[in-house]
Amino acid sequence: MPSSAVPNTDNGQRTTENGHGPRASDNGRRASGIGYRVSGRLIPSRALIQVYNTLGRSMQPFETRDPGHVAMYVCGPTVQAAPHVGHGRQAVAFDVIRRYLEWRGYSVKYVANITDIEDKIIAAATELGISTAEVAERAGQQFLDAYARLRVRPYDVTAVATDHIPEMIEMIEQLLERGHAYASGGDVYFSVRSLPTYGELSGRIVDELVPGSRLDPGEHKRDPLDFALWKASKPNEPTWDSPWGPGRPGWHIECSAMALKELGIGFDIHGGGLDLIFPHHENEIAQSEAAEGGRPFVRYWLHNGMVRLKGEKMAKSVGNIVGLLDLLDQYRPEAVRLFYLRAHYRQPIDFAPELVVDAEAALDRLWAFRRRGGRVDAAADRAALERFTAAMDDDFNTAEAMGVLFDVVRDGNRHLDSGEDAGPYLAAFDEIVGVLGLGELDSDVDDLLESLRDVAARFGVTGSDAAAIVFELIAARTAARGERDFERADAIRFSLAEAGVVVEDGSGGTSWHRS
RNA sequence: GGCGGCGUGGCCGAGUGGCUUAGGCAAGGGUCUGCAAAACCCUCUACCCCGGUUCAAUUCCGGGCGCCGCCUCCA
Repeated sequence: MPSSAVPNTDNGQRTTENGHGPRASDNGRRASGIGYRVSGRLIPSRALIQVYNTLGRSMQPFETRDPGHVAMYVCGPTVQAAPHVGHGRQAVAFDVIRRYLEWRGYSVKYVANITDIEDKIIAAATELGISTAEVAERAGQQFLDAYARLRVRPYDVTAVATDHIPEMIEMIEQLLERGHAYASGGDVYFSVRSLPTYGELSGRIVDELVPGSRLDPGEHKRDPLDFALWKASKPNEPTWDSPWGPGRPGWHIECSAMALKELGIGFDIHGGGLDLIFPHHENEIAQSEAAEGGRPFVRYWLHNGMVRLKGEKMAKSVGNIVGLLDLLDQYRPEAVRLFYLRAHYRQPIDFAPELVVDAEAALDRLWAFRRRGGRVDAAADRAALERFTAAMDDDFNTAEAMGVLFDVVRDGNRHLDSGEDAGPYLAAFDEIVGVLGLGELDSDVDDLLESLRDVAARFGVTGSDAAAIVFELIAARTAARGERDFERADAIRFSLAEAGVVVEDGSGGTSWHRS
């Protein structure tokens, strides 16, 4: 079987040792672009990645706050219902960006949130007659399962909103102190007009915002443009104590509080869907910069395009949702992933089942080539990697990168047909496919489900299938390592080993394979 | 109304002032094969409309038409 021949291409390799990596230097000066890889070795490079920054609406050279390190935060879902195809696109888009940055030699801290308290969740809980925590738990689990199946690597930090109420309260207090917020009738509001720079990200001009459209009955705003930082709780709603009485946080504050806590002011990348630019991200900037005395919140804002259905944005409110888990049941998850990656992340993509069928055929071509190849220890074809790097350096153009990949496949197949050495092409293939997350896995672990369930129970982790459990356990272990709780981290490692799964840490993150 | 984006061959989808074809799927031809399948190779169909700039525009500029997103919750 191909399993032994195909390396686990999700497996990153060490980069920061042997003089390569972030501290690599060129005549004593730092190579600001870090580097690109040839057969696992990092070749220092001065070339900078170019990214499209929504803030400024232009392509800009990517220079990090801390040399060699990327701090990124991506707006995750509000866990009110099961994920749809659009959620998967976002997760995959930023997963590839993260993988590519690591491949280029950066160390990346990737934080994503789960918002588990919000109006819609409360509404869903009321409707279903269960608690908001149960709604969030149920939906959150579905998101994690779907993402795992899409080969989205576990985040370094999964920030849960309700675990950060004190941080949010503290931030609101800061905003009150600085005169950017006011308490009113048990609510606290952010005063939009107190911040002259408001509107910078979305291109809105305060005086041209349609007033009234942001005013709900029962609110106590001084200005319709203001937005809630804290809402007094109504009967039968979950509440937390605060200096302003029992209540719950507004929608935007959790992202600001958690991003600042985990990454600090002025971090590198903030990602999310295009539809979050206004008001969510605009408000995040306002709150954060106002609380931090005007220091810039984020260096680069990256926004992915929407998934559409018959030309119309897929959204719950439109009622044209295709469930992500259903899709993943019907087609190979890697094909869905390929479907996403065929278009540039900022473009809208239309969803249609035929397109996923297409993607499956394309995936077959990739995997068939790799199976022909067998084990390889050649150096990767340099020209192919340079083309790949150029494509990805251009605002993470996965569509073009995919073109390079298929060219590699054709060249490799030609060599295999004629009996020539295809090693360099196979090696390049492995390299590229590792970044895109499209390699054929060398094993599955479904038969280990029983023992994995035991391990999962021991560490308070859940998951619908074996792969999801492994994903969760590794996420839990990564979290434990982050807290320097190595006893727990090692316990997870040993338990997984007993169950038949070997965990390996690399600079590209943690990977695993069967023992 | 304000802000932003898009319009590429049968379908999906990159890209570019002329140089060598993006790429994938589909289709046609071929190789291989006991047959079939699989796999591989080869080939084919472009740049919404109208002006302008230019030796040369799908690519730049202007106008038009069409489509989409945000301005309220939304990945």
